[in-house]
This record gives sequence, structure tokens and C-alpha cells, in this order.
Amino acid sequence: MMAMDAKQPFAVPAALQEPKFPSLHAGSDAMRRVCLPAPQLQGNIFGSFDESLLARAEALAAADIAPHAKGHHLHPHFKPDAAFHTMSGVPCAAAALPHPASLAAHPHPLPHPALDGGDLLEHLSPSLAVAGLAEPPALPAPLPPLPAAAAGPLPVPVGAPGAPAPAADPRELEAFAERFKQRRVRLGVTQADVGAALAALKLPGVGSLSQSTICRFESLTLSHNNMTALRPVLQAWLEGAEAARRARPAGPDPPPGAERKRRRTSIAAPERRSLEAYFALQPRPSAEKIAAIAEKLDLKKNVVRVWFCNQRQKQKRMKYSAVH
DNA sequence: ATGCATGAGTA
DNA sequence: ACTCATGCATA
Repeated sequence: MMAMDAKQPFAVPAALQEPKFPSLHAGSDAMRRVCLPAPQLQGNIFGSFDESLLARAEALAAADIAPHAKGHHLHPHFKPDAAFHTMSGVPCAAAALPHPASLAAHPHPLPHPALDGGDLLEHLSPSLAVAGLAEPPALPAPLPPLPAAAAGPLPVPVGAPGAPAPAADPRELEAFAERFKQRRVRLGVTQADVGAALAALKLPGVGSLSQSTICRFESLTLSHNNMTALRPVLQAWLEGAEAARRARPAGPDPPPGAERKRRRTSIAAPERRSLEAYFALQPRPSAEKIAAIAEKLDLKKNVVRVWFCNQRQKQKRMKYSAVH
């Protein structure tokens, strides 16, 4: 949200998530919990085995790369000294992206928290591995043919102060996302364009969004709640854009400006494998464990902490992982 | 398209 | 210190 400072000087600086999607946080909790594996393992099983836990994950990570580095050990690890924030106000990026004309579904159907040698993991701690790797078995995809014609059947019941969660059907969301992408492309508009255009809608509490978010919406890589919240907004834009199109066929595209800032820290493959091994054993390590892992891998503690947070978030996101 | 990161809100 | 929604930077 910090980006808002730069991108939305006019936006409400406080309580951002609330005004944006007031009705979203209600029924979400219940749904979220369902997907979560029992989190009581650390106390009972591993509470007194911190050392061995780390050692085992280490062993796993090592075993994983063993076949590659047989005779000669290739750099055990390198230090991606991380975290530098040279933030600076770059109001509007809108860096023109090549139109995503070709879009296949995501290459990885599964969040796949495990390592390449997942089997190894299972051997070592079957119950844990199973819990951590649980995946939705079925993957139905009866997408409606969906004629290119406009389809605006949704009443968009959002923001009702007292109304609980609309309990949106995952299938419906998926269908909408698909339609949205198609129609967006037909309009010749990029994901970044859509995000920026949202601000012009001046919907209450809705500012602009990034290309990332639009992309994630289209690929369903957002939480169910997030998808539900964004749907009415994106639908509104879509309808408006198509209407405007009829009035004025086309226009020139403005030249983008370019500036650079913060560098993204990158975790090298060996370290990443280790982290994945740790995660498979314990998705929610204590601060101490995080510190230990960080030291072992020569990574900053914060980098490790954030990595685990993001990993958890990934496992929870939509796709077909939700109730089906 | 996705990895690493921020920040408000919350427990 | 975590969750969630989001975003910048980058592959």
C-alpha cells in the first residue's frame, strides 16, 4: 500500500483495505481455515527437536543437489545481500507491456511447496509431508463456451453494510476471469492499462491497480476474497470501456516514461531448495528457527521471514484449492 | 507471469 | 509477528 503514496496522492491514506472492500473480511476467515493443515505440530512433535529439524531439512536440501554436485562441490552458497529500498516517487509507471495476446493457463497447476525430491521428504516424515502437500484431487474445467457477446448478468451486490459474504461460486469467478481477459484483449488494452483506468471510474474507495494485480485476477492467483472484491470493479470498467469503444473507435497511445529504483533480492537455487525443505517440515517456524535458518543459509533474517510469509500466502491462494 | 516486499489491520 | 491485498522489479 505504500505505493499509494506515489500512485494515489488523492486516495484515503488510512484504513485502505476497509473502504475498498468493506464486506470482504467477514466470511473469509471460516473459508481460509478450512484449507489450513493442523498447525499444532511444532509444539508436540518438534518442540524439542529444533536441532534435528533443521538438520533434517538441511540433509534434504543437500540430498537434493547431491546428484548435481557429485565430485566437485559447486559454490555451497552465495550471498545475495539483500534489501535495499531506494524508493522514490514514480507517479505513473504504465510502462507499456507487450500485449499479452498469447496466454496459456499457468504452467504450474500446483502450488508445489515441496522440493524436487519430494519423495525423500515423504520417506523421512510421511505424515508431515502429506499434510503439507495436500492437493486438490480434481480439476474440473467445464468452461462455458461464452460467446464474445456482452454478458452482464451480475447484479454486483457489493458493499452492503450489513450483508455478509456473497459466497461467490469459484466456478463463476473463474468464468468471469476468463471472459474478462478475452474481452480485455479484444479491446486491445493491456493489464497495466486496465489497472490505471480503474482510477478514472471514480468508484468509491477504488483507485488504480497494478499490472500484477490484474494479471493475478485473470489467472485466478488471488485469494477467493480478493477475487470476489475485484470482480464488480473490473466488470464495471469492462462495460464502460466497451461502451466508450462504440463511441470512439480508437486513439493513439501515449509514450511511456521510464525510471528505475529498487533492486529485487533474489534467492539462489540452493538456498531456495533448503527453504522449501524447511517449509515442508514446518510452514510456520518460530522466530528462533527463522534466525537459525537465516544463518545457515547466509540470508538475512527478514528475507527468510518474508519468504515464509509469501510461501504461506501462495499455498492459500485460490486456484482450485478451495472447497470444491 | 512471478518473486520478494511493504504496510494496514489484527490477534 | 502474522495475514491480506498489492506493488515494484524482473525473468
